[in-house]
Amino acid sequence: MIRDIYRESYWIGFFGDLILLPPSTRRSLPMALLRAREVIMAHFRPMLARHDITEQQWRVLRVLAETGPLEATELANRASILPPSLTRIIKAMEEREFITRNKVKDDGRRALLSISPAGVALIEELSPERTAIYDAIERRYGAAEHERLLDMLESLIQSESTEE
Amino acid sequence: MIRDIYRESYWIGFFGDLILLPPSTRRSLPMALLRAREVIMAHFRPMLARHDITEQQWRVLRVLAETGPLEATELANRASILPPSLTRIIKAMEEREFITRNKVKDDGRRALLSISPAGVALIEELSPERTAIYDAIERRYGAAEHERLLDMLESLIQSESTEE
DNA sequence: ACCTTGTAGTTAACGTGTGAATTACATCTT
DNA sequence: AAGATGTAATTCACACGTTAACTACAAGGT
Repeated sequence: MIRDIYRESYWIGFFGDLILLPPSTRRSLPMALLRAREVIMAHFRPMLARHDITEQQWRVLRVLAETGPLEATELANRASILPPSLTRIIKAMEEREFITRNKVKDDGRRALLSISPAGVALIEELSPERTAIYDAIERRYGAAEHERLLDMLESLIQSESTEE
Repeated sequence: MIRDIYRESYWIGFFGDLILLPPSTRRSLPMALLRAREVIMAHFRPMLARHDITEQQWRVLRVLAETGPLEATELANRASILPPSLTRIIKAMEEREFITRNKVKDDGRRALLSISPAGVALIEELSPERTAIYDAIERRYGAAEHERLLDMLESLIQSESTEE
């Protein structure tokens, strides 16, 4: 019953008026997405920390491994990392020799970023543990629910990112 | 068809072997949650920027407005903010007089944090726009889908945060 | 009383998120 | 060819996320 009140975004004001309120923090999409991400990432962080890489560096590596060499802008989009962050991340990962960069000829601004053999090796080393973590999440949450949640998130992203 | 391949987490190796892979970045829960949050927050950021408050300060204000005075630890949990961040946020918001703190007698460590009248005024000022933004999201994504997504996120959070 | 253990909150160090400004280079226009 | 406009990437400034270390205080045990 209380839950339904939150659901409908109604509330009773001090003088008994029925007033319309925005979602409480208990039923707000931004908060729910944030918390959900937190509980999921909590499972991955120990693995990443053991190998001294950040979550964002890990995303960059995986995107490059999956799609092949990319320019910075495209990489930033695919890894959901903003350009200023990517600049710093690339710098750090070049020094650790997980990725390499090659200037694109005919355009002095662009550079192609590639994963190095060491980067591939790191991904392969972490893959089993990564799979195990995902499996454990699916066992707890339910595989069907998991797939459905991914579908709904994709749909949300789609509906909100088509600009008009 | 291609989508089903991602869904099942199978892939065909270089030599034709059927190998098991972790989710690609296209179907990973952490990435989907991150992107979903991004597209949603994009709608709120201009509003917050106009009033020179951060997303996190906004969360703190709303939690205090909804629940009344809280100690820092409880506030941090409810707003999904880590203690070190909360320390900085409280400092900034005390200076701008959006919140006040009062020592708890009988325990020199704790302090009760409360929203000030100016804080309440800010929330009331932003409420109409906030409601309009949520309404627009529901129109694009669908109210029923929205509710269902919230339910599924809550369920995920529940299933992953029960420690065992 | 003293010491140990536990808890609330802060500080420190480093990486990332964010918006604005800047640099370097391409392309378009005339 | 020169200037205007556009684009890729970087830099800057400031706030937050994250972990670890630390301070201050409280509660329990002996």
